[in-house]
Amino acid sequence: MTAEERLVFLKDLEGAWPDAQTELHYTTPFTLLVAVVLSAQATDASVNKVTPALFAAAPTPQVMMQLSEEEAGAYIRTIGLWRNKARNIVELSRQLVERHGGEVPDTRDDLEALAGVGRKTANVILSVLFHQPTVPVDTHVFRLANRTGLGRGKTVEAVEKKLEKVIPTRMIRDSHHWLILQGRYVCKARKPECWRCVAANDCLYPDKTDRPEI
DNA sequence: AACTCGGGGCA
DNA sequence: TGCCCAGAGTT
Repeated sequence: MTAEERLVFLKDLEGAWPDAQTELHYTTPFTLLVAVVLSAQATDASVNKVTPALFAAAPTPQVMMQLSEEEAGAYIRTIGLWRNKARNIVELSRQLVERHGGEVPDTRDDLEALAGVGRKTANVILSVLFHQPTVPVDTHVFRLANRTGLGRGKTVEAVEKKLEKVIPTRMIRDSHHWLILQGRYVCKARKPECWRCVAANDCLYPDKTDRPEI
């Protein structure tokens, strides 16, 4: 694909997934960080169900760090891994206050040193909050990038670097949901719906599927 | 690299 | 019902 075609590819993704489009709800850098931490291995919809009450009770790290793990856990019992996440968001809040004056740090090292924050979450924050050209690569984006050839690589880091070169810098910030939703709902792990994919012509995936007969 | 956490979504 | 996660941490 040429750079121009890639641009069209990314823009076309916007209409390529079904109604299931969701987005994490947040109002501040801190609540975004917590929401992303909670979203690991969970859907945005399930996270959005618990964050209003959680953020109403603890809108800042200064307040959230004072919650016990049990108190924090009571807000998020409906999402998976909630025990780990309750511990992480309380600890993460304390770390923000102690290390960064209650602010969300803007470097990869500082972010990944926080409880519950790994590479993917750090990339979300760096990109969305600080406009750095990083691409969060989850399992869906990893699969999509390797199948289509948009960014092939054996490791997440390798795929990341490829995508960062391939995607125009000014579009990276908005490309996250497109890539993830495209991977989740079109370029699915099983039974991909290749007839809906705007990259099907360039795709290297050997078992491309056709639209089923109605 | 393999294992664990876990309620939800989906077949 | 069983399988697989919009990952991160530990071994």
